[in-house]
Amino acid sequence: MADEPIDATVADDRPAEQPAMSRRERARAATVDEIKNTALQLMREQGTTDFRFSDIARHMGMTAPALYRYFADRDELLTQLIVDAFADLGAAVAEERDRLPKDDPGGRFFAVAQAYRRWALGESQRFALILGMPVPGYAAPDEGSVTEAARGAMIELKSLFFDAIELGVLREPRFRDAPDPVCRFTAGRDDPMQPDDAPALSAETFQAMLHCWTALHGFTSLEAYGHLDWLPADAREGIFETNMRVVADAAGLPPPANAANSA
Amino acid sequence: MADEPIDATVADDRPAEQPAMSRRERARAATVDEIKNTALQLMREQGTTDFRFSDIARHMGMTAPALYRYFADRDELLTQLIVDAFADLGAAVAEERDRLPKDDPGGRFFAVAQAYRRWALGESQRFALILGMPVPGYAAPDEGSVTEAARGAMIELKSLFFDAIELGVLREPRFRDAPDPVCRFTAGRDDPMQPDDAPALSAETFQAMLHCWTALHGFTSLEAYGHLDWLPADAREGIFETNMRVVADAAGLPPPANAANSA
DNA sequence: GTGTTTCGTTACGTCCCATAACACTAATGA
DNA sequence: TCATTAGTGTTATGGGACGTAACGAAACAC
Repeated sequence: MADEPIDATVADDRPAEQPAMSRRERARAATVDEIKNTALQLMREQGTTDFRFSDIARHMGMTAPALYRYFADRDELLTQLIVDAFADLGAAVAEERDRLPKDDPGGRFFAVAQAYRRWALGESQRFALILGMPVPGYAAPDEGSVTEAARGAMIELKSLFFDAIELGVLREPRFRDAPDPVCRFTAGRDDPMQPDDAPALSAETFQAMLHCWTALHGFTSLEAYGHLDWLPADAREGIFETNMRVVADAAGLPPPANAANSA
Repeated sequence: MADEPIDATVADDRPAEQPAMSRRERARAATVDEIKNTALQLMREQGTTDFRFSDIARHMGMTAPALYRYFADRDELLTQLIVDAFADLGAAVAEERDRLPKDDPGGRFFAVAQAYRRWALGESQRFALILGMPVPGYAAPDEGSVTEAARGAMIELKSLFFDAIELGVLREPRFRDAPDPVCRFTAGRDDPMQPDDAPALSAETFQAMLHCWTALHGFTSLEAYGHLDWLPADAREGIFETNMRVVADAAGLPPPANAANSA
């Protein structure tokens, strides 16, 4: 039922990064995209992070073994989906964030939080894929690319704090006597929170930032997985926003510039 | 299917609640427990929420079809494991909470938070089972029992707030102008946060409580799923505690009575 | 003792993953 | 132009897993 572009979720705007692409290469890339999109569609339809190779093939009007021309096995496709999902989440967050000026870190955090939540709710399977428990039979084979993708997504939140610091608008966070996590910003470590251009960040601010993310993630993941279904949907929206406002306040972020912030 | 009590939730310490239990019934109950424990063991060993019926049988020196004498299918076993996990988490939290006096809600919340985290880290698969994304092919068949179990676990955190209110030690939370979630405490609704003896709870306090849980859950789940592995383990501990202190403060809970609270 | 219930087995059907062997298409090169 | 070759698909096959059916053995009831 979907032998058309379908969604093109990931393959949205990639104009012509590889102008030298033979006919075959283009066809192959298109098939790869179709496989990924079909997998995503099936995941959405069935509401799980699982998918059957044979289902994908059936959906595409192919036989299952043909898919092995494109992916060595199920795990390789899964890895690709994970990398794409990180990139997608990061892009979604960054886009919303950048709609507000740099000197409004409060508003920007709010935008980031809402984008994070919106993405998670709209793509709960992909959200679970990247930030939930590792999928059943899967053990990240290409450790590097996944880590790199995760790092890219997390940087979007981080840069917001760096901007705020440079602008001097970051209040002292409420994190009194916060213990200094040893690795806070020891350069060179390839952890996802590690920027290459890390300015000084106090232990308190580092924790405040982490607090923002974990609190944001906690509400979002519970909601995305249906564990807050007992709250009416419209109430959830308001509760989330209030939560984020409290978190931002604790982190020392100034309130959003323009009060009208409910997209 | 469920033609017997089966239950035997965790079957740890159940002295003799059913003295009238024939030899066969006892043997059956023991087998059921062994199946469940084997499933848990396999989940732990493989680090996933998935398990193969045939693996369990193999592990027990049986053949797979024999298991169908005890569980109608994989889902029924899964449901049991979920119900058990809720009960277990609730019990673990309640036990730690009750080690501190009722008039120390700050300390109690801290204890609850630590118990929640400890349980999640030690039983990450079961944690994912109950509070992560629904398992692949699973759709809660026995909606009632699962909801009931979830409700029981959540009440442990809630009761702490009610105690604090009754004692009058709950400061005004930092949740200014919090929108009132319609269902906040409209009695009768069978939502998990719904107590039968619900006293009045301001919208702000309700949100504060929810904030405590979601923030706690956010950090915990990220850590349990390995998404905070880039932080040194000992640092995580401290960061968590600081986080929880900030959250408790925002919620209006008083600080813990005795400062020595790092078990 | 016989008859019944319970528990386990083997045999089977179906579905999925993954590989192997084979067939068709299209780009390539003399 | 036409044979070569890589690329892409197919059917055939093996190995597992879920779940059912039919059957045997042991425990229980009388």
